Amino acid sequence: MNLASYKNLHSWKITNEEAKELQTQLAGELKFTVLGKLPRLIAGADSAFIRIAGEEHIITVIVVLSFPELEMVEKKFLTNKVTFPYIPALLSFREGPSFIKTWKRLNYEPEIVFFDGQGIAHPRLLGLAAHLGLWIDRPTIGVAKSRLFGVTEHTPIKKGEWYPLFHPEDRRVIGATVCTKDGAAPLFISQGNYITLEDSIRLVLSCTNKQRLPEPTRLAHLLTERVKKDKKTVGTQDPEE
DNA sequence: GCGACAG
DNA sequence: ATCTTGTCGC
Ligand SMILES: [Mg+2]
Repeated sequence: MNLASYKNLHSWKITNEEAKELQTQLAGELKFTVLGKLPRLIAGADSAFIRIAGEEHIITVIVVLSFPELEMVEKKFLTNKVTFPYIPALLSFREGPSFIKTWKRLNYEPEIVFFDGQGIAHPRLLGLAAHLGLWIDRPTIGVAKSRLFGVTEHTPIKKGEWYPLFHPEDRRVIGATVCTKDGAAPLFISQGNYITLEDSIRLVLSCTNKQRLPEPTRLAHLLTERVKKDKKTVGTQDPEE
């Protein structure tokens, strides 16, 4: 059984201040390279939270889809104890540990991963997708449902339409607001590691059907809710095929 | 000090 | 993110 590879870059057991310093340091390692060739496998990751015997747990799901068919070829989920609270701009320290544990169990090696959160559209340019992109050492894209950081000057209304998201200080482009469904609230897309913003937007739109969320992230989220539901009713059982 | 604030 | 019935639209 082949397992997905990754780099153990640092400990996750650190203080808020250490986490912030680490983000600034790690952001300098990011590479924004043009995608060589189109991927054959794209993964999507998301997490849900649940209380078990009074303790907060995190359920992480990673789905692997074929591209451009977008058919699910693998799904993996794991439940772990929560080790970090939710603090805006420190999300990767809450969801990162569980993602890596789940990633370790993957049989396929997705060439690109979509995350439910920001890429570099972050105060220190290291959102969830950017941070984990360094760990798994491959292209990652931040697919956020709302804004954390950055300013926009327009709101896209028609599917496929998009506008840049600017850094409030230096005005550099750190992402984009992208309309993935007519009339629906736009998504905030930003590059993670080893990818450009343009390629990120192109891929997200290529993975989007009739719903607002692209399939990788949408399916991961749906599975996350199903695993949680089964966990609460059946106890500790896994969802059926 | 005040408001903003991914999931 | 989570809690949580009904309701509107495709
Ligand atoms: Mg999420």
